[in-house]
Amino acid sequence: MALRIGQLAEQAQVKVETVRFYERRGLITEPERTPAGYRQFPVETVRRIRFIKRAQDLGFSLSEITELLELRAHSPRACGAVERKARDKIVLVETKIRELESIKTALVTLATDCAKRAPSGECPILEALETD
Amino acid sequence: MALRIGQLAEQAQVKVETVRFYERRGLITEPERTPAGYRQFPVETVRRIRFIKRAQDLGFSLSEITELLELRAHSPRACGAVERKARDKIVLVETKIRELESIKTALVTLATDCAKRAPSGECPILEALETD
DNA sequence: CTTGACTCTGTACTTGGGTACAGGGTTTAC
DNA sequence: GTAAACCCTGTACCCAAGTACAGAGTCAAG
Repeated sequence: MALRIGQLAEQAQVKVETVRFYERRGLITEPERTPAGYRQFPVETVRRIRFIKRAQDLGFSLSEITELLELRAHSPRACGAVERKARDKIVLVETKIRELESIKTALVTLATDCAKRAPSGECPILEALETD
Repeated sequence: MALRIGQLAEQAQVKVETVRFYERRGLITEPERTPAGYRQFPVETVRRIRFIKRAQDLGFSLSEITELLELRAHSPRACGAVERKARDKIVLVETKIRELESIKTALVTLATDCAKRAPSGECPILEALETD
């Protein structure tokens, strides 16, 4: 039933070093050891690492994921707090999207001006970056 | 006419350490020195640092900015190459925006489910993160 | 009984863009 | 003439999320 670190890593789709790193960071609890010192992970750890990876894909940092895991540990009905964290994250994501949209607009303007230039002219991108 | 590092930093709106950092990175050329070893920057350096800062705001990394500056140094008509870099960057920005949009959709779904839950139920966000 | 695959600890390195000292020297204003 | 404010170099540190490596021990197959 118990998994060695290599088996866990394979099943959870991460590297062995990542598992040890997560253990150091406290994201997974310290496992039992064999007499020789080999880690013996319970199978649930696979789910826990998958949880971490999915939360990362949603833009949560490892510190935020630690909080999420603690919420779950302290109460199975911590839903309100979790929802609040999700909504906070939505606001951040929206802000980031807006910033990127305006970056994109600026880049498109510059590239378009550039394409329209007189064949012998100066580069409007470099000029645009140089002036206020 | 020449500026000391503190004056340059003030006019370019960066910190003194940042100027020295840019010099180490080769983003600005090494300035003359006074007999005592103080840097004497030509006034154009203010424009150069502003260029760097604006390009950063547009999402270019310092290595990319180095390339842009080199293009300008090698030819005042490097416009085609610059436009190509800008268009590459647009593609990257668009990809990032799409990724964030799908993250946002996932988060909104989770938070909405959470708000709709039965008062005594489990947290759908945590459940969703735990299952495939 | 040895070879190869696995595991252990501990430490250092990576990338990016700086920031923060420590321990000096210089210049300027009063 | 002295104190504040500036400048110098060199080094180390910060964040995040790992990755890499050295040098050692363990385990299973043939």
